[in-house]
Amino acid sequence: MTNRRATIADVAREAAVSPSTASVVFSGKTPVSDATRRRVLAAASALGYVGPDPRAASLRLGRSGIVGVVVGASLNHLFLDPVQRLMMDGLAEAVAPFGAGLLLLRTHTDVENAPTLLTAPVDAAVLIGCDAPLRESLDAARSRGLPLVVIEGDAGSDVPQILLDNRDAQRTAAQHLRDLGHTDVAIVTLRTRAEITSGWLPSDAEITIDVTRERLEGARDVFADAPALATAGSSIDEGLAAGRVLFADPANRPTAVIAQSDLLAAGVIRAAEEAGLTVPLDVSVTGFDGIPVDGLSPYELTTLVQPPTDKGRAAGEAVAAMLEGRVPASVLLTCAFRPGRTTGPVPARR
Amino acid sequence: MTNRRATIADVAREAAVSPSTASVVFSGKTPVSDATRRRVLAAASALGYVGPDPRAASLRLGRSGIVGVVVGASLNHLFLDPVQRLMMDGLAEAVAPFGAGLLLLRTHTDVENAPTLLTAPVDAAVLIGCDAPLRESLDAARSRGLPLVVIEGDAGSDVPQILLDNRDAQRTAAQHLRDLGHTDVAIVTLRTRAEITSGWLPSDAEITIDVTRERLEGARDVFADAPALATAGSSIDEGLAAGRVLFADPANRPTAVIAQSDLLAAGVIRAAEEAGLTVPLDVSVTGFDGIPVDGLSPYELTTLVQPPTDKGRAAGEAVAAMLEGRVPASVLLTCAFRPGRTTGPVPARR
DNA sequence: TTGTATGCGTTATCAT
DNA sequence: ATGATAACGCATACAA
Repeated sequence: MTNRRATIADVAREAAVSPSTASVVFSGKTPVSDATRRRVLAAASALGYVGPDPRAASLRLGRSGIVGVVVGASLNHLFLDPVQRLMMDGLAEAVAPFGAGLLLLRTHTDVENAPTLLTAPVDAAVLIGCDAPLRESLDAARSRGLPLVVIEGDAGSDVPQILLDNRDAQRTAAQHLRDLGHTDVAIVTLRTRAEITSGWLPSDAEITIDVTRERLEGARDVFADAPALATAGSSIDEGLAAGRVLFADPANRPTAVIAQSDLLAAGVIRAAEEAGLTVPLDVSVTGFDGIPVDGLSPYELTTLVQPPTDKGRAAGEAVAAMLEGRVPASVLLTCAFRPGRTTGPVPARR
Repeated sequence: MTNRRATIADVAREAAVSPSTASVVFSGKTPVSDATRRRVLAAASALGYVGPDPRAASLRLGRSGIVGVVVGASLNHLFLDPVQRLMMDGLAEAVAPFGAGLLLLRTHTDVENAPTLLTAPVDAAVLIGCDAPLRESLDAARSRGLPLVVIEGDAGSDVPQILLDNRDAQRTAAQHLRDLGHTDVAIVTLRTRAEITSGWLPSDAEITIDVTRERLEGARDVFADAPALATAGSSIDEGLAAGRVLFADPANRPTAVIAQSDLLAAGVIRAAEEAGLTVPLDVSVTGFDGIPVDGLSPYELTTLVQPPTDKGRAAGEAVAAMLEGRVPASVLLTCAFRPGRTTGPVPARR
C-alpha cells in the first residue's frame, strides 16, 4: 500500500486515458464517451480517488469558493442577535449556488498567527458593520484586490453597500408615538462606538456606529430633545438594565420608550413589569427589527420590520456579481412599520 | 499599468534576487541579510505585492488553514443556543494559533452546487452532533482522509470525541429534587430525533440524538416513570409551550420540572408565572448548561454548569493535534451542579 | 472524442 | 546567505 493519496494522474494511468480526459470526467466540461467515463470512474473508485483536490483546483481556477466574513467581536456576541443570525443565513444561501461557503474571520484577536483576509484563501470579503477595527480588514481586502461588500457601513463609494432606511423607519415609529400624544419619550440606543460605553448620551455625543446614529436621528427628527440612554449592545439584559434606569423614579418617567432593537425593547418591557407598570397602559414601548424574540411572547411588539435575510442575500448577490465580473449594486432595503400591542395613548396625568 | 497581480517572481526580479530568497523574506524560514530583505520589501511595496497568494501556498504546503465545521440546520437555529455560540468561540480560538479559521458548511441544503467537505479546501472537519444527516459528512470526511472530530456524537472508535457526562450530571440534579422530597416530576427534553417531533414521549421512544437520550437516562435513573415532553429544540419559547402543557391542569401538575437546557427552563418558568405559580414555592425547575440566559434575570437557575467554551477548545485542540500528526485525545468533560433559587421543597399538599 | 503540453504561484531541497 | 530547480495537483488551449 502506498500512503500517498491518489491523484487524477494516477486515475488516468489506471484507466489508460490521458489526465485531461480523466479531469473532464469529473468536471463535465467536455463530452466524454460513456465507455471511457465508466473506465475512469472504476479506476477512481479502485484507487479511492473521490474527486479533484480542492487546493489544487483553487490555484488552477483562481477561485477557492470561500467568502471571508469579517466579524468584529466574538461569535457569541455577534450571534446573540437574531438579526445577524438571519443575515448570515441569507448570505450563506446567496453564495452557495456558486459553490462558496463562509469563512469566519475576526478583526481583533490577540492570538498570534490567526487567519486574516491577507492569509486566508478567500475569493471575496464581507464586512459586517464598519467601525474602526474593521478599517484594518478593509485595507487588507483592498490591498489584495478582493471583491468587497460592506453591510450597514460606509466604506467609500467604490464598495457596494447594503443599507437600511434606518432613519426614515425610526422616524415613522416616533411619529406614531407622537400621534398617540406622547411627548415625554426616552430613547434606548444600541452601542454607540467600538468601545463599550453605556449610559446617558450627551446631546453632542459622537456616534461612530452608523446604525445607531441613523436610528437616533430618526427618533430625534420627531422628539428633538428626547434623552437617550446608550447600551452596550442588543440584548434583553441590556434593555432590562436601561429600563431600570428609566423607570427608577416613578415621579419622573417617560410615557414612551423608543428602543433601537426588539431585544432591547423586550428588556425594557421586562423592566416596566418589574416596576409595576403595565405595557402599554402605563408606558408604550417600540422596538426595531421585527424578528421573533425568543421569550418575548405574549407581547406583540410595535416595531419596524426589517428583512435581515434579504439583507444577507443582497450582500451575497453583490459578492456573486463581483466574482462573475458583473457590476454589483448597492441596495437600500426598507423597513415596514408594524403596529403591535405595546404602544397606546398617553396615560391620564399621574 | 499591468492588470495582472504581481507574483513573488515579479518581486524577485524587481529586487534582483532569486524567487526562493524573496519567498524566504516573507516566510522567515531562513535567515536573510538585512540588506536583501530591505530590497525585497521595497520591491514588493513598489509592485503592490502584499504577500504570497494563499491559494498557491495551500497547494504547495498541503494545508489551507481552513477547518470545515458542519452544522446541521440553519445558522439561525444553531446559534440560537448560547452553548453552541460559546462552543464555536472555543473552537475558533483553539485553531487560530495554527493560522486556521472556521468554514461553515451545512449538511442538508437544497441548493445545487453548495460547498461540501468534498469540494471545499479544508484541512480538517468538525461535526457538531451526529444524527443521520451528518452521516453523509462523516463519509465524505473519511473518503478524503480528513482529520475529523465529532462533538457530542459517536462516529466510531477511530474518531476522537468530545463528550459531556450528561447522564451523570442530569442524575445529580434529579437526585437533588428527590432529596427535596419531589416525586411528581416532569421532564422537558431537547429534540429527540433529526425530524422535528414534539409532544409526550412514549416510554419506549427511540431517541437518536445522543445528548437528549443521555440526559433523559440520567433523569430516569432517579425518576424511572417521570413523564417526558419533547420539544423541537432549545429555546425559551419551546420551554414556554411545554410549560403551558405541564401546568394546564392545576389539579394535576408536577411539583418539579427537569428541563434539559437552561433556555427550556427559562420558558418553563415563564409558563409557571403565567399559570400563577411561584418558582420555587409552587414548582421547582432545573435547567442544564449553566450559561447566562439573556432575559432570565432575576432568576438564578438551579442547573448543571457545562463548559461550552472548553468543549470547543478541546475539539480545536484535537484538530490541531491531528494536523500536526500527533494523536488526538478524546475528552470527557464534566458538568458541575449549581444550586440556584429555582428549586425548593415540595409544596404543602394542595 | 481524446491526448499533449503548459502554467497557476509557491516553497522545500539541495548545492553554492 | 543566496540561487537553481523541482514539485504540489489540476484544468485548459490546442492539436490530433
